[in-house]
Amino acid sequence: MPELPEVEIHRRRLERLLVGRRAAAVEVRDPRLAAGAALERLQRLVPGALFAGARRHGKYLLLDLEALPPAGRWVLLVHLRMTGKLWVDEYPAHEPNHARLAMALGGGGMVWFQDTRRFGTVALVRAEEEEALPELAQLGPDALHAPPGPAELAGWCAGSRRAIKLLLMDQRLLAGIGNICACEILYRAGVAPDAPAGTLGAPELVAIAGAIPRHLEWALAAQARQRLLYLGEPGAENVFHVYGRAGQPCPRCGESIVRTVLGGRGTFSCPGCQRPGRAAAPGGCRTITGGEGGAG
DNA sequence: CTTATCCCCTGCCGGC
DNA sequence: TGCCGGCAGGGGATAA
Repeated sequence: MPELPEVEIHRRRLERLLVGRRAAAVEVRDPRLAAGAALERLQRLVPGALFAGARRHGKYLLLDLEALPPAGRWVLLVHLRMTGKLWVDEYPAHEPNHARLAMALGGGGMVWFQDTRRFGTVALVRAEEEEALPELAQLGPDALHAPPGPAELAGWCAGSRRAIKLLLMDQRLLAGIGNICACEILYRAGVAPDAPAGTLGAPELVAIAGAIPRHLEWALAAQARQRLLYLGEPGAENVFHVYGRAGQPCPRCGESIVRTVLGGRGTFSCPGCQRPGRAAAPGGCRTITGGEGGAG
């Protein structure tokens, strides 16, 4: 799935290719995506509507839509879940596999919502109602725009026996961190993913707070460089430090990376340098620099 | 409050 | 070559 970096790459691309253009028609190909009233609303409001903005909060994409008068301002709320992708292509577009929704643009372009596993969601909601939507209202601050400092992190961790990795992935606290990001952030910070949050000391919290923006910026740069919608998509080279590298030597200390399971999700970490007392100080010798990560 | 488990889907990969 | 289990970046429901 796309996590925050993948969704942000989508947002930037949509801002560049879609904002300012008008939709001409919409076709929903997967009845599970929209049916009944939701389908009728899409078909009634999308044709003629202007794409006025592309925003993101956590893993949600919010496409501002100005429908033809008197319909007013709407928001196309998209969650890509595991395999969703939004493509903006010029006509005649090559239709991607598993196209679940197609929008024709006024200038002759096409927007495709592609989603192999069909977990993704699309909803058209009134702009005025956006802040009242439970799925958005329950989200914590965006991990890229409002990364937590050590003090805020400490507040979340205080008294908690939850594994720090599960806490970082809790969208109600911090929006945007998924399984890969959580593994990579904790690797950068030198903190074990199963460490109970409440047991972490100041050095660990400082290291995690620093690793969050560093990882996100690194992932965004790596994606832009490779022109990928998904970092680490099937067939692409694995550019991560620990994710998907069980059995391989840790790039920092050489110990073998292990795969464990936390909250039902595959979790990758280095037992050598992710343990108490090993928190990586920002700028210190154990800090991962931005750079390559094995990208081709 | 927390955790684990299953579910929603489809495709891919490794083992036999 | 084919079959089969396990796994995959999302979250929600449900059961302890």
